Amino acid sequence: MAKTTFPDDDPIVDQLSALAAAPYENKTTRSIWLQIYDRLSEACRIEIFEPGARLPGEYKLAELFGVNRLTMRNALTRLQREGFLHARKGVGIFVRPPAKRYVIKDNMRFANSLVTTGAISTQTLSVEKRRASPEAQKYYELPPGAHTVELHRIRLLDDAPLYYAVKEFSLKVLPRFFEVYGEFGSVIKTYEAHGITTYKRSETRVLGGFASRAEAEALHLSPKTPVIYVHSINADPSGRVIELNRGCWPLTSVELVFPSP
Amino acid sequence: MAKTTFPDDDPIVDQLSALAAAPYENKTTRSIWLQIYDRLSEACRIEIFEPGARLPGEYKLAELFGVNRLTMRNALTRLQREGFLHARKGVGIFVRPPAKRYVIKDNMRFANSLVTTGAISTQTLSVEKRRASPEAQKYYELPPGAHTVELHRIRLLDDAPLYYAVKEFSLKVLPRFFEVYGEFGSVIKTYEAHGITTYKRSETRVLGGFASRAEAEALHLSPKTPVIYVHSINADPSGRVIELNRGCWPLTSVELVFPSP
DNA sequence: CAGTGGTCTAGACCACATG
DNA sequence: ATGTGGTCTAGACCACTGG
Repeated sequence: MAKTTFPDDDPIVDQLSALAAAPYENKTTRSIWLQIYDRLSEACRIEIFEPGARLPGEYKLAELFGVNRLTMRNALTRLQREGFLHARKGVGIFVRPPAKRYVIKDNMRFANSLVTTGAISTQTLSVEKRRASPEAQKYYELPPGAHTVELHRIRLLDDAPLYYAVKEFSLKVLPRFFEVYGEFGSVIKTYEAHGITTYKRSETRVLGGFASRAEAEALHLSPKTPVIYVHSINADPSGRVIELNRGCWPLTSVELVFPSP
Repeated sequence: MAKTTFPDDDPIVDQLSALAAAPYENKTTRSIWLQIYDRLSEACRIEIFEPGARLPGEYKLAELFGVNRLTMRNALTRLQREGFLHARKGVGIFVRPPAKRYVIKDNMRFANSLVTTGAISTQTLSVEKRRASPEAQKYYELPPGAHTVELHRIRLLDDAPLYYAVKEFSLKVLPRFFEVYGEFGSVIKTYEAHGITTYKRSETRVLGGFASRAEAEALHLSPKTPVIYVHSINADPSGRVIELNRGCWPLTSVELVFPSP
């Protein structure tokens, strides 16, 4: 049996059959696809499905729920948009971990500011020398055409991607970046190697948007899913900018807390 | 001619015809509905359509763009989700003001913190005595079953709704609320009438979600459109909580700036 | 009442990922 | 080669809104 073929005896089929068993309410009060959405989103929320589990294909699902494939797709589309499911073309539909809302205090250290009990890990996607972004030119006071180091990382909570960030560093500030980060994989350690032991958040900007292809891929979301962006700037005690950060969260997975002193 | 009937000679039909005139690219590189989305979103962005203008119905639009109604709907759905259009059942499809990104500094006074040149106005939707929310019970230290004043307002920029807020006040803090707010319609003036001349922001929380029916209606958005919520707490100089605020922005209409001192 | 957007069906073809 | 999700069509019925 091919790996991508869905097994007929997968236990998830029984669970879905159970969800589909109840008759639909009068569809004038709530449309069929919304009723299907209700049942599946609730099932995801209370973790009836194992996070990461694969669902049967759209044809099979439509058959199980006794509707046309397009009606089924309507429900599936919203379930994706709200982060419950993630469909991959040519592969299948997968259950995303339920979108708990994680509270982030605006500290600088991710691990310290995330209020949770799970296991946090980091994955570096790429570290590259690149032409500086307009923002970097401005804050690092670079001439046009200058270069910076761009670092792409994701943060995982219990192995599920939760946060995608692009950081931009100046080689004038951190000349030994590649050497140190390459060895330790830690930004903090890289700061320390350059004599920066303390630093501060100088500005945070929060805005909403729709995930780019890269962001969606990294976070296991469907492209164009709504997300929250957090742009932040760190500076050393003298006020010199040392880090530009552009983070991306699934819309409903984070609650940012900004206490006032 | 009935008001809801779309006039055939509306100049917008010509504009749409012009947009539809160019042949579609190979649909394998970008699907037809996305190409239609591209053209219409760009037209909205550069304000080819007057904000508030009504578009022809879906059947007419599909005909103009030479596609099936469902293909057209696909484009229209995304245009709504991203805040370009707003469809009202039984009424029509309307152009929303282009979603400029307004920069909000975390000051307390809306008008001061909004960085723009437009005319800001306020509309009070309701002022009611209500059973206190759990949050209000906590922050105002109220006994279960106590009441608060709930104030629903929208903020308009050049007559377009931009921000919907629910404020909750304690009558123990502001006993003359109805009297003073009723006369002046100003929260600041109500504070002053109670001897509160200065106050501070004690906490701000930012999170994402999907607009409720009420929020969508107030902001002229389609229900379940992604939005950004800002929960904030104001306190007087002694630290006593005087205002709970829950604001709602269209996802892409705001950029919140939190400077660090 | 007529026109609108919202839902639903049946059927078809396509590009993609995997084995 | 196969099954997957993504797109597209033609046609139908419905509920809501406004005049």
